Amino acid sequence: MSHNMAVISQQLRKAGYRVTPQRQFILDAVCELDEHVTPEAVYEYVHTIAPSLNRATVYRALHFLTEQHILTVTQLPDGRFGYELAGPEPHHHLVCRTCGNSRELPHAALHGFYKAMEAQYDFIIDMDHVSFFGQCTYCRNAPTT
Amino acid sequence: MSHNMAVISQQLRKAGYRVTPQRQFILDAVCELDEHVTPEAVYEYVHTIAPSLNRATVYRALHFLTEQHILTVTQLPDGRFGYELAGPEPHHHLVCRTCGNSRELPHAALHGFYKAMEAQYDFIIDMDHVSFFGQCTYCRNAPTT
DNA sequence: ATAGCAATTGCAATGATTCGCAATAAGAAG
DNA sequence: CTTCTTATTGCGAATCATTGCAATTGCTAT
Repeated sequence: MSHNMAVISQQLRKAGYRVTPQRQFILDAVCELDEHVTPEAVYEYVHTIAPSLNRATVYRALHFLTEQHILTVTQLPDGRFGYELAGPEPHHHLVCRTCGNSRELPHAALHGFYKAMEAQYDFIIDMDHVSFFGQCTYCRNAPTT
Repeated sequence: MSHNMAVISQQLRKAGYRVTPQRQFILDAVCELDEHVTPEAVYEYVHTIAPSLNRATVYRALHFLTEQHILTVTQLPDGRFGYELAGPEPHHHLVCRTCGNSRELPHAALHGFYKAMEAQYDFIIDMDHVSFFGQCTYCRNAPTT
């Protein structure tokens, strides 16, 4: 949940990039908010703290931080992107369309499938953060209230 | 590749929906254009034939035809949606990020993984048209010209 | 502490997508 | 063929997302 700003700052500066207050606000927002944070949610959050921070900056920063492997993205079913802090272990998600709850999936769960695609089609899938949508056990068994 | 308009028309009318010229133009466009057709591509195509056809109508028709299982959607890596005619067999895709070529994957290829998620997490994935992105064999071995 | 380079931001314009609502027209029924 | 119901379209506006460019400001080196 927490991120070490000092380490991240070093990493960015070493690569010739800058650690701006905007980027810090945006990174904080992603950590503060839940998993799969949308750009719009980040914007609203930071906007209350730094009203002058522009929407375009949010989009660019999220994109940038993802390129630097500080965040990861996943595609939500409505076409938007969901960001979250990149941990040491790549993982995927099972997301319930009904309740929206999300469950983490270790990368190993997909490894067999990825390997099979490599063996059968010589195709190397590089998606390291996929969200699979469907129905969780609770919502499937819940009465249609 | 081809669609039977008569059958589809019947299906829609029986369900209380209408078969409008707009919807026919749009369906034709999806068939005419390649796999994973974007709304914008459809709009451009139909616009040359029916210039008065509105953009919003394209979006709504694609959405509608997908709900009626006449089309299927998949998410492209840039966040847009790619539509195509729904065949009798659900399938998935392996799409090369470099050359853009797409290879069909029978649903059976994912079946094992889906079943494993059901067994381990009691979670039923319902994605019937997923695109997995990565590198195809040609692009991986191609020289960096 | 200061200066200078270039990465980054803000702004405004543009494009993509969605929505509400009044006008239109598909299709059923007489 | 005419009428009637209401699904659907077109339009304008709202929202979401992206881009070019000039102004700003991190950060490095002096």
